Amino acid sequence: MTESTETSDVSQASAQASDGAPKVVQGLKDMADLVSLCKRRGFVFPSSEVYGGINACWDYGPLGIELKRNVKERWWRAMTDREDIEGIDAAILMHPRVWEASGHVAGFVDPLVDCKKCKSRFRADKIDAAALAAKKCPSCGGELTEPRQFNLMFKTFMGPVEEDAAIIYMRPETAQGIYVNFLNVQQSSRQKIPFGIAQIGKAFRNEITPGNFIFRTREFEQMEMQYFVKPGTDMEWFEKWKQMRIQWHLDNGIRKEKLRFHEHGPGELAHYARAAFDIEYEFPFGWQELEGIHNRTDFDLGRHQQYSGKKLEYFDEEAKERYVPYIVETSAGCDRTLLVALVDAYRFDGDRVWLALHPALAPYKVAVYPLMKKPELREYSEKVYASLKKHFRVTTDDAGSIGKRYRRQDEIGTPFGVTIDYDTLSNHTVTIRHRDSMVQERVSAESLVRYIEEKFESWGK
RNA sequence: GCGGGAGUAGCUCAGUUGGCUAGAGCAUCAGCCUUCCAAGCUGAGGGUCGCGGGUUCGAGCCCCGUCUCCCGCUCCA
Repeated sequence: MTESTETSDVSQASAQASDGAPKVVQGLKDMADLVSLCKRRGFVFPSSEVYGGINACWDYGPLGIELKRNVKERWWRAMTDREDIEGIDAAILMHPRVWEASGHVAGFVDPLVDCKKCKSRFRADKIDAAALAAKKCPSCGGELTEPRQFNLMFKTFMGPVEEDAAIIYMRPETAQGIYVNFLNVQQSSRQKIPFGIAQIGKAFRNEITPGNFIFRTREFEQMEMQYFVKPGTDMEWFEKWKQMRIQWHLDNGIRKEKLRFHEHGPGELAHYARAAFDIEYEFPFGWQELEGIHNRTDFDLGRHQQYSGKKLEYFDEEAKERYVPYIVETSAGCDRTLLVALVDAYRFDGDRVWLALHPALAPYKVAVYPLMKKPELREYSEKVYASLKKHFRVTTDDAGSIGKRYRRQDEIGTPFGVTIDYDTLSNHTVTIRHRDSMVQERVSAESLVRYIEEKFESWGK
């Protein structure tokens, strides 16, 4: 795999702007640029667009779903390739009592009042009763609206009859499906504590303010792993999972300086948590939560014991003791992880737009092109395409100039381009072009698979 | 939900005091050219001007309603 003089000259020339000045590579500044790219290239479309769209609902297109599957696959393997973690896929619809036990029925329904004058909004149960009765705004004295119920859970009906008794909820988090299956999984898989249960699935929340593209939507997908531990070892596991989870995001190729931990202070801690850290990413719209790592103690299993009347204890054979395990939760947003991958990968040098996606996440790993639309080049290109396809997700394109085809693949994050030219026909070598550097190398066609695999293995190192 | 802004081709937009068959660039497709980094040539497809109603001889433009999006609040297990 020698680098030819001709091609390296070309790549160096194109690394400079037309005035000869070196190009400055910028990241994503405005989300609108990413939204536009996603729609144009088929990552994400507005839901029901022919009807004018529906607020904060999005559909994944041909490339988006590949990216999403790659995110999920990577997460799933990181979790379930371990001996101590099992997977499940619980139903979205659960027994209504689950949400009473979890606290969502009480905590997710907030009576809210608005001030008609200063537009402030208050929780009716958090302001002074006399002020509420007099409908006086606590901040400006203006008139308050009637209290309105904001239920953050989606309701629907179980069975054909729409009556109150048939109301059930779409799950607002996937975690409860794991908790109520704790003993089923533990007994059927013969796991011993400590062990975890992993799940990827949809959850639904009637957010008052969704937005920022796919960052906050009412229907979203979570990737959650609940790790069951012996009380007293919980903080130790909490620290371990904190580190493992941030490392996972780094391994996705996310820039280190864009990730940080945010610790929940005493006032921020949810009712169930003893300790909580968020992994945050610096989006163009600020630092925002990407994943939560929580020490949920025995709150959840304790509550399900209480509400169901069933023991949810674990018997430790060695210590001959019985206890309700503590839970260390890692709860990542799948759509958010995908969004971070796109945001973090976005590059613009004043001329060229490309997604510097990690190869494991890129929808296509390689694109194969005949240099021109000549039958003999096409024929060879199809052979290379077919051989690479056995190993990678690969695409091909013969429309337009070669430069234009490189740009198309740059914009969807394809790490490598392989070009078949006339030299290929005589000496069976091809050029392989690197997405991020635009550097080209000449390699033998038969060594391509090995070459690409080696590059992927050493990616980012 | 409140305040502000905006909806014309896939994208970015133009469209005069209401007046010819609603345009441009980019993108897409077909063909040509081209042996390695977009923006070359020829041609094509693509719009009920967000939707509904009204005024008018005539509405992309004026009026009313409605929907959606963006920004800022409120909220966020």
